[in-house]
Amino acid sequence: MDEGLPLQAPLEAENVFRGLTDDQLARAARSGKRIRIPLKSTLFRQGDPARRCYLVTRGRVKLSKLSETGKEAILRFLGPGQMAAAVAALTDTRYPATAEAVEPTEVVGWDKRTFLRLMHDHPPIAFNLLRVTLERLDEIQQRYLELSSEVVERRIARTLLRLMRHAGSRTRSGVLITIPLSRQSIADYSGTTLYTVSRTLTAWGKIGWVRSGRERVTVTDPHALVLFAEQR
Amino acid sequence: MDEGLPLQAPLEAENVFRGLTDDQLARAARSGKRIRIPLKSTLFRQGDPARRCYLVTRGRVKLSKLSETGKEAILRFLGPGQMAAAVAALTDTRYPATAEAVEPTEVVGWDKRTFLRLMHDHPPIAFNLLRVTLERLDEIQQRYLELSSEVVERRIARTLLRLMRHAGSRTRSGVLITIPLSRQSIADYSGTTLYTVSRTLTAWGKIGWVRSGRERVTVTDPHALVLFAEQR
DNA sequence: CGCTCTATTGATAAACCTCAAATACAGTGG
DNA sequence: CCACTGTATTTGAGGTTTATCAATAGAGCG
Repeated sequence: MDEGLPLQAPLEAENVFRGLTDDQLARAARSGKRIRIPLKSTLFRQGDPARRCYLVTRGRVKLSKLSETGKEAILRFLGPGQMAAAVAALTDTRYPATAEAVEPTEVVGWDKRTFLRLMHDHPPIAFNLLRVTLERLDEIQQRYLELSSEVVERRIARTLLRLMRHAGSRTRSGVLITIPLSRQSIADYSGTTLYTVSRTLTAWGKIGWVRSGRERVTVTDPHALVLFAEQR
Repeated sequence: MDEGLPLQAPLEAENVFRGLTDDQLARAARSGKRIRIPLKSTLFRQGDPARRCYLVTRGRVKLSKLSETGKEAILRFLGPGQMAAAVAALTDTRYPATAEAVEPTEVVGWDKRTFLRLMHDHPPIAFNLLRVTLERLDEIQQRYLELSSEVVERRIARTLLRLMRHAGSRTRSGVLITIPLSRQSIADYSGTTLYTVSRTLTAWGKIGWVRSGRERVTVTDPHALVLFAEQR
């Protein structure tokens, strides 16, 4: 199967360790604990005491929040270079979300004390982390606005475009989203149901905007999808 | 009219300058520019180049995001001690939201260079700001989940409870929300329409949960509202 | 080849928005 | 003090969107 070429730089923008020398970086990495997360198991669970924060080094995790009624909202997917649960280092709290591996994943985990020392010794880390957090804050605020103001098909379009930019891979037939992505996942990301997603993807398949299969979506006409998502 | 006693501590938790001596704090304040914002005018507008970040010192501003179709989503209200547009100090960007005074307001504004120096000279500022940003991130993520999973009346209940905690004042008859709050504002905060808010408040008025008038809401039975908001 | 998980599709219903019109309220100036 | 004006609010009727439920089909795996 043609997996194509990665579309985006390896998430440089979210690199919290930018500004450190290779030596400092290596030492920082050694100060944490290397952990392997098998497919579909959780790195941490919403509500558990937050003891560690993590940096994803390989693979990909799904960060999501669950309601008491069992509904799931996907906040984002995190790939290599991205941090999770930074809040664990700053406050004495519980994990506000759940992180589950959607690919075989490797992370480095630091306990509160260690990561605080790291930030203390290397001020760029704190600044980078602040910048990344502000970016994520704005992104979810934007999605919050969309959820309250856009109709469902538009939200699905924006979801596919986001995932495409985040984890897209150019192939012969379009841009493949390289995350195992069920209709349910797309629904949890877009704030709708799997039925609506299914109907929508079927319709878009017919007009050639996407090709979709079991847990796979390829955006075959990104331009059309952008126009549809942005139209007033 | 009985304005009652403020319900919450003056937003200590969000104080970005915690950990500085009075002297350091006074100097930090002097390094910024004191600005007066009249009622209903904007501190900054979504899309404008982000040159300054601000600390609210008096009054209250509404932070909101606008869609191209004219819909408004209220992100939060900011009172004394709370920062706005910190992103201006960290990245070269445009304001991601609009801040409008809902009371006569005073702020201190710092340009990028000055605030960066401030953070550099006083590491606690960066840490506090990071903590505050992470808290806000989780709050909006929680609201994002609610918007995608809760029915509208429950969201309205949660909105009133949030505003009550944030800007509530205990009075003879209940907890008055001390922000001028139209049905439209409540709708923009809850992700619904003013009509639905109006009907809901009328119903809750009849069963004694709230008392509402022109741009005023008093929660007369907080306990009932909590039960309603949290029930499974 | 059967089992399990995922996806499709149709029918139905519920939730909520939209529009229109009437009413209440607060402030202003005579 | 009162009429006037501009908002804010209420309320009803009707329609749209989207969720829900049920049943079937398809894909991948051992």
